[in-house]
Amino acid sequence: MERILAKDVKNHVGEEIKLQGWVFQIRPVGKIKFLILRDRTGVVQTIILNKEIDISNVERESVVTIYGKPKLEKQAPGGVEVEVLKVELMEKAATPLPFEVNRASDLLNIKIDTLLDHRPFSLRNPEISSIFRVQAEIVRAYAEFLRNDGFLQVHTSKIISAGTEGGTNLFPIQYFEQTAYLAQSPQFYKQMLVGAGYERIFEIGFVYRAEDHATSRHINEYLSLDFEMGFIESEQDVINEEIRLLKYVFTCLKENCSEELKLHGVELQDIDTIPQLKLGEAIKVLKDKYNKTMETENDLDPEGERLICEYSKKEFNSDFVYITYYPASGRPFYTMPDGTGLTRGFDLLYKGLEVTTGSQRINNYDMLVDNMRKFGLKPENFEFYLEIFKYGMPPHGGLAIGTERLTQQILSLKNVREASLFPRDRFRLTP
RNA sequence: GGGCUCGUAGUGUAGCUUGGUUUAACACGUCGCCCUGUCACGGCGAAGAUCACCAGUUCAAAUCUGGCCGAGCCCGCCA
Repeated sequence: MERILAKDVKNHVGEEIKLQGWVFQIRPVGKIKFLILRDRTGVVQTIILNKEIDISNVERESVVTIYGKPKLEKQAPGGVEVEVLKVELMEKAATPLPFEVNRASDLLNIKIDTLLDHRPFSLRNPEISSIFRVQAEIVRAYAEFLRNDGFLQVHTSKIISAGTEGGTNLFPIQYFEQTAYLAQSPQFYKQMLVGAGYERIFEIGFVYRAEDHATSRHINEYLSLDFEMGFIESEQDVINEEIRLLKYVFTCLKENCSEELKLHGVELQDIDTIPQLKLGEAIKVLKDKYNKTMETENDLDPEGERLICEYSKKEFNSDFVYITYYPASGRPFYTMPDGTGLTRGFDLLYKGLEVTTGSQRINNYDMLVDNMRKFGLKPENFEFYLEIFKYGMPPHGGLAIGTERLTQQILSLKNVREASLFPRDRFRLTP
């Protein structure tokens, strides 16, 4: 007998069907019992009227097969329920459960650490599992948009000989007789592949940051959405590409994840255009409007980012805001200078958090080598990267989006680790 | 690397300031009984905690002190 999924039960009213899944909830009411069954498509209410049917050995979260007849019933959630004919216990769940996984999150009331300690179990909670359905859709839409726009998807090595931004923040690994490092970014490879002639490439891959911090917005391994494009006029081409990309991602989310967004109480704002502020302007806004003085002219601090987003929301009705024209001293060596000490680098802030960094890159070999030296790097260590620049590198630029951060901000999650299936943070290596 | 905070039944919290009527309380969950329309079901009852760990102060420590382990958040830095 073919298995019917929870979401399809309504199409089988009057038939005898087989359901399989986990017992989400059992509610005995006198002589009858309601058993809520969950499978990958959602939950369905079943009702046990026949008192011959014994489910006393069935625990919540046990795996069961239920034979029954769907019927229309206006008192049932969704207007349909399944009258149970037979229950087969396939695998019994131990008791007590680690926590009450069937609650809505405001009632679940659980610390992030407990949730992560029992990660596969916690994912049985519909609200928690929906985070990763949303994330999957973000990544899918990202790839689809770029593919349709002439970008080639590539996969580059995460084992590298040297960092893109100097030696700090890298995890060393033993690679036979050499020391290698986990890649903190696919930056060099992206650029090399633009120069290789693909012109437009994107990559979806984990990157690694050995940063010794413990905050709600940092993890040490995150999924980076990178793209790089050749033959641009300026960083504005990269920004425009991202705006169109984000519009597409949001459209897809609304179309394909409406249930998931509703579960999180999220109403996605339509993206029209995204305002831009030069870093200098942003710092001035902080001073004039919020009486906040930045200690450095290089970047905004987290409070500054939150305030600028507040400002952007008030002034431009946008959850997003680009910060542009960062000083060269605060950006990586490959960032294109604008000739006045500033660069063609930018960040994208979303609801108070940095989710993207990008720039136009330096495409002239001599300029790049020169800049490398200025940053205290030895060009001879980067021959593998620099070679293609000798043989004709077009003007190009690109960016990287932090997938977990974007997911976190879209769903207004408190901690970025909620948006990672198996997060690696300062202390956590398991599960 | 710097700073702040927290470890109490399976889960989430109260109690700690001012040590002693606390037999460590409450909610959810678990177990038992009752209930034919629940949907955070309801009612009655029960079990479940060497108060993270180690040492000290004291007649007496969940409570005070020191150490140790673990965790959360903020800053620097970053997506």
